[in-house]
Amino acid sequence: MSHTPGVRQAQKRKTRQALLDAALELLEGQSLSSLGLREVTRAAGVAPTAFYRHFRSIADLGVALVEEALGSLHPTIRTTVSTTGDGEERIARALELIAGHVDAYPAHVRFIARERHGGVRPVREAIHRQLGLFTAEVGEALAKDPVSAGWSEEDVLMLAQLYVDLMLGTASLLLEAPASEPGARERVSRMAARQMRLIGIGRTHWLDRPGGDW
Amino acid sequence: MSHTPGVRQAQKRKTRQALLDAALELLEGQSLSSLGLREVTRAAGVAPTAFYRHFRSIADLGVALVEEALGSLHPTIRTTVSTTGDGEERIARALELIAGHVDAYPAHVRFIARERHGGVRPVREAIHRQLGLFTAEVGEALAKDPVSAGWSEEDVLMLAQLYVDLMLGTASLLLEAPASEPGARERVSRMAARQMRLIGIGRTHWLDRPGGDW
DNA sequence: TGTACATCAGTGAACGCGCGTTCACTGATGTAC
DNA sequence: TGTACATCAGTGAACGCGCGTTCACTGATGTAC
Repeated sequence: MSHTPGVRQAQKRKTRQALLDAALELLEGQSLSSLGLREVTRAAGVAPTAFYRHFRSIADLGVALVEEALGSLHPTIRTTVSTTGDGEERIARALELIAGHVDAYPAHVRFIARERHGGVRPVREAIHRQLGLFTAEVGEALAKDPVSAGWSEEDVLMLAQLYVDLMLGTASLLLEAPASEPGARERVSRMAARQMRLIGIGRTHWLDRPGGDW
Repeated sequence: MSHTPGVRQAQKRKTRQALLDAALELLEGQSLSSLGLREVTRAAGVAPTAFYRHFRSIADLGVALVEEALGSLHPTIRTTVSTTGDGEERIARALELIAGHVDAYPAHVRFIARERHGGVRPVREAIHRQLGLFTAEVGEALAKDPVSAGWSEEDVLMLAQLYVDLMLGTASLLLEAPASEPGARERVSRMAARQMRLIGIGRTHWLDRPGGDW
């Protein structure tokens, strides 16, 4: 084994991941700005000083968590939003995507919802950057629909932002839906589906406006 | 003076308010879950132990801040949303209300946006309770419009929720709009106005749907 | 009005504790020859 | 393949510090008569 290069590097990655995982778990019950370095290293099973081999600070670790939580989501979003189908099908697919993601990565979702407006600036900024990318990607996909003919770029982006906010809000509500009451999740999904429907209706009639040049 | 009853009570209220004010200011740069009791009393100019005469814990103080930030807003919301006028007028009035509130109480707005998904459960729950009341109030007002004839109560509430979320999101974006770039606020307002317009359009066509009984 | 007692908001000392950061170290992994 | 040296991820002791909470207290305010 000792002749295989990269053993040291692999071990380092493993420790780094252990720190990220431990932090994410601890963050289910608190905010990043109250998370302690010693708390994280204790949960990860390493000495406090090992932390500094991987991150400058807790805020730095938070930014890494943002990349982990959102960075890999771009392809998923792109394919989900750009595949064709009528409005109802697309709504159903988007909601399945969200529900599936919440089930698969509940801690990541909670982290993003919490720190989006949280007390640690660099983390907040990293989240906004990623959400901005999502908005642009959703906008690109929306622009390709025939319904979007004649839309200004600004209007497409405002619609995309509406969808992105709705998706994140829905994910957060699904997360809070108590497991004790199984109907809660369905209620949230049905509500979100209606909101998407209403937005879709507004979209198809956006250019019907009377006389307007505002 | 010593014969006037209530001096002690008035002084107590004053100290309590000093604690709330100090906490709110400290919360501009951090989350409630990292706010320290000694930090608050130091900023308020009282001994750490005085804190316990007013609140059981920082979480308890946080719940009081929620009441302060949102409790007094109900009449404002009711009158703003229920006065008549065409769609554009109402959108403009709602946006003025939001911008004015953000200017007058920036720290309150930031606190609510931050702790809505924050790490302190009782505070999160208090915020959700208040936002639920707002949704119900907005829904009541919307139900009175002629456009709402034939709408189910559930549909009215989903629309109200859309508006409430949009208002809070807009308030939060206005807060973050850098004072250095004066166009930023206008851009946020114009975007929010468009989103409200699109939702309004969806609203007027909500019952047009083809064949549907979903 | 005056007096004697009760209440209670705010104080200050003390406690044990966990924090972030520093430092010199160890020993497995990597590299040069 | 074997040897000698370099690298560097993780360690463990030590530091000074601010934290939340307890306790007995003080003295102004309130109340009863």
